[in-house]
Amino acid sequence: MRSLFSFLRSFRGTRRLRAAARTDFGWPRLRPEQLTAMKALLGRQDALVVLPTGGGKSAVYQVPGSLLDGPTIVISPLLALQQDQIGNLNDRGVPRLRAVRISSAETPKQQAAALADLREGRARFLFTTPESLANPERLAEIKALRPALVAVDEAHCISGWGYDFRPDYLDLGDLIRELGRPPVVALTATASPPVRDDIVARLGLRKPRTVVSGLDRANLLLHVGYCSDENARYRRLLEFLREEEGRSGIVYVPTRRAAEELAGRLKDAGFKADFYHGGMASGPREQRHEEFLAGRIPVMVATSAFGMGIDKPDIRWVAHVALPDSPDSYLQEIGRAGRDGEPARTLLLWRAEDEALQRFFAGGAPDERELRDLVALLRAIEAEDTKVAKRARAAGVTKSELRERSGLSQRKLSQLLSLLEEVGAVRTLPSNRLGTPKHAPDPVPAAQAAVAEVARRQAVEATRREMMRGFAQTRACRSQALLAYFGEHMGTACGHCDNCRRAPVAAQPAEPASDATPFPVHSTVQHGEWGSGMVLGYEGEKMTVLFDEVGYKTLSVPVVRAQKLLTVVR
DNA sequence: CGTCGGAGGGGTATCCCTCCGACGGTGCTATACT
Repeated sequence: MRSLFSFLRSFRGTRRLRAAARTDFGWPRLRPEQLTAMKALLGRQDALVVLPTGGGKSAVYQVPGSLLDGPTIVISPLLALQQDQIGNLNDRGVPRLRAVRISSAETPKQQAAALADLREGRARFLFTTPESLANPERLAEIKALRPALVAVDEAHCISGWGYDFRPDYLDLGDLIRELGRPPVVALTATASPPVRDDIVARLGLRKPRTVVSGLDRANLLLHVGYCSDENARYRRLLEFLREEEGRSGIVYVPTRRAAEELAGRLKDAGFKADFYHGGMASGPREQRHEEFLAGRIPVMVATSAFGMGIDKPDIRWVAHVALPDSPDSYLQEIGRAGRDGEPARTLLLWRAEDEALQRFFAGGAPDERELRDLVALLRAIEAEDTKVAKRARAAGVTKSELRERSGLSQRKLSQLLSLLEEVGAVRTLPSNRLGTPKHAPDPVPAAQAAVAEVARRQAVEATRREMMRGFAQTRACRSQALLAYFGEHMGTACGHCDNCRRAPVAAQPAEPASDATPFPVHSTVQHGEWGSGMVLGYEGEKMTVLFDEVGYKTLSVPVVRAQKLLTVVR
């Protein structure tokens, strides 16, 4: 009876979603993975959605958002990206589905008008940034709208940027809770298992409906070339660009200077090339972006700043002239090619030296004394408060008081506090105040634990770099290697990478013999030194395991077998 | 941690080698000043 009831409800949900997609958005059909996530949201369940760029991610929050009783808050990292998304929604011409924005780009007057439009039903989607939401007054205003859904777009930024670059990303979970905790959907184009775990933990998703699809892109031809020096790398790039002349693509470089220099060299060599990086003024930046979209700059030499929000379906190739920091970044970047489904080529030209720069970007250890002093300062202020006036003010200490008395910058302070919160030395109280939890460690052990936590995270980071190099070095199917990293098992060799093309696909066994795979993919195993981990996949005689504490490891199956290195947990 | 460019020493090559320091990605926001 009960299952019949839930079946009927789900059926009705499906019908409503399909009808809204058709009439309001003009989409004749929804893909199964979109529908699965939408149904969860309509039923007030959280969702984690990993769909490739152009896979209809926005629809996942737009359609349920149009049906729910209250506005949808869309948290998105870049103002330029928001602009496009708002434009897409408003161009549909359905007045009650209008989208508005609150950010530093709006005047106070415009912000007030946006709030009024949402309150009075003239708009239904509110775009904002984590930084904006972190402003307590703004949070209160948005809370008063009684939002029905929160969508976190490009959710991989939480783990990519949160820890050292945009710390407000780390507070999103708390901020959403303060909003009254409506259902939350996190959306991204790529996320490996540790990144997914991070998103779920940081946003505080509750039993999210997880949808992952389409990581293997059959129309992408994957090529990798090792280069012994910079000259060799440049020559091979030229060769590739000559073959692709006239078609649009992106050359990813590791630094701003490299972007400018390489673009100059390519121009001199007769290519219609230009550069793009985060150090440019916003005007020329937008202009370059536009010119690339229009096909007037077919060769864009860019840092990782050129990426999110590039809505161009006919990018025919993507080249890398350095190893990216992780397979996550790599897949994201090559994923921008061939979105129209037509064939596209990717080329990774790498040197062993490339890793050094990524190691540098990964940063060093935090200052243990700074951490210790901050904990001590927080305790001291709390003690003063209780002495002076027992119940005179709200519980907890504000960030601005800590900032003034510690002399730390806002970014640094947020970083350290978030770290201390992770190790249980600090707690966020209502209205963004800070306090000391019961049973909190003393300043010295708290600082030590925080330093250890950073070391652990950096160790995992290091294994991601190793996996990136492993991908570059493998002689087996590249798609299998890449997908194994993302925890996706690919039964047969892809047939669209250089290694598959070199060795006839038929010569490789479709499925490794069972004695070559002693532990099932996705099973949990235990290692004497590295603790527990999950088997991600097999590739020839090697297996990849993601350990909880030490990150990704590649092991030799015969050695594992002979020395009994792993035992099955479940 | 590697690359690059400049400085300085060796030793006398229309310059080579070594050492040293600087540099290196991603973007929001608030606020003062034209």
